Amino acid sequence: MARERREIKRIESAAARQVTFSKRRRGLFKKAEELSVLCDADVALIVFSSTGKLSQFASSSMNEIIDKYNTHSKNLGKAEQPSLDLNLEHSKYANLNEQLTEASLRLRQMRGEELEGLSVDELQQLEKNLEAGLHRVLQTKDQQFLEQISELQRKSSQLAEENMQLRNQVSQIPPAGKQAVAETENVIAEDGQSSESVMTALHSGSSQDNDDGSDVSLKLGLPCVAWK
Amino acid sequence: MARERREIKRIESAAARQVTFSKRRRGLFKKAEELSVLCDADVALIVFSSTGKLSQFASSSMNEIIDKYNTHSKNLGKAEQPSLDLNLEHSKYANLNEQLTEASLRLRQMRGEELEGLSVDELQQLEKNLEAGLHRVLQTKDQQFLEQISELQRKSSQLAEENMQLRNQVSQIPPAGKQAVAETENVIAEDGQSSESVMTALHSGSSQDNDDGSDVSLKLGLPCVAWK
DNA sequence: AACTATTAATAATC
DNA sequence: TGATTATTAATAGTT
Repeated sequence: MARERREIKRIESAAARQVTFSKRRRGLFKKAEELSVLCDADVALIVFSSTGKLSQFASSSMNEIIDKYNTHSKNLGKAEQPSLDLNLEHSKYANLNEQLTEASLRLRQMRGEELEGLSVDELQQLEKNLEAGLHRVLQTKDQQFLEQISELQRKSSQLAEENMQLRNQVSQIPPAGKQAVAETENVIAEDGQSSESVMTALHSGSSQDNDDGSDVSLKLGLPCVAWK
Repeated sequence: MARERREIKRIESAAARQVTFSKRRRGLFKKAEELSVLCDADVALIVFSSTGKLSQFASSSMNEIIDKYNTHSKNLGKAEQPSLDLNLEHSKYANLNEQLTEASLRLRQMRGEELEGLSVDELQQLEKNLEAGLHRVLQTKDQQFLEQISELQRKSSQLAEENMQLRNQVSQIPPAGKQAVAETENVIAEDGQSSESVMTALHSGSSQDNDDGSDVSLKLGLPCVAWK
């Protein structure tokens, strides 16, 4: 319908494309309207130019036709985009909302809030997550605790051994007179001092531990909240 | 374009109308496709015949184009419900997405991941949150540790006391063989090296520090830094 | 549907 | 863009 036949493929020249677009768009809309009038058809035509500009024609109401189209598509089991899209969007939205609510709750729980409704398993999981996040701090801290305990155990063993030794010595003492017994009682009365000596004994092995160990014990002391 | 020009008005004859509809519809769809191809336009064409039969063409996806149309319509301030709703849904959706992304990132960071981009302040805040969130867990754990330590201390004190008692008994033993004396002196010598501070600290902590406890965990954590 | 005389659309050009 | 025009494409009426 023109000086030359034009191959139906994208027009590379933006200017030529724009010109052709204007002409053909007008013709298309005219044909659309004619069809709707001549044949009593309901026609909707939506055109977006390559620049994004919208042109539209609807023999009745665009929304009405689109609704009708959606209904038709649904009934035919076709992939009706509007309704399907809306459904998808909705489910996505709902899903996102769920995820966000969940994430927010988890964050609050990681901050120690809203732990009431959690099951034991959930609490364990939460603890696990928190522990993973604070892993390095906990490792260091636990290490200190364990070292402290280990040292105390070592000293205890040492004392127990010494004690055993002394006990053997005592058992070898020839039956003593009353004086001896009295002295023994005195010793008991002086318990306060004896405990200090024990302390000293405990320390003997930890002269080096003082640098880091002393702090540890101090720190250890603080948690005593539970002791109440 | 024909033997005669046809006036553009509804064709009364159903048969003639149907024939014209078929011919013109084909032409219209062809033109629509040509426009979309030649001019890189997005075209959607929906036609309902007078008998209610649906024909459609969409250069891309019908739903996509309709969504686009709705969005456009909204932007123009038209009172189209679909597009307005869609836009609102979209912004809500985008907003939700942002929030979820944010929450997810925070959760990952609380698990110790993706900490690279955080500023010092942010890291400190994160640490603070983690510590607060793990407070109860730490308290419980610390409590157990302290109970172990306390028990060990108790036993140590008991052993030390017993030790002192035995030592006193030994000291009252009439001069025995060299072996016995030597062993005793050895024990004493070790005691001298032990430091009192550890024991004292442990002891004071068990009696006075009970009330605090909360700060303990923090203090304990600090020494870790120095170790590295 | 196919044919074809006509009209309508439009590509190239201004 | 709009107008012009040479051509092609669409299609009304007919078969």
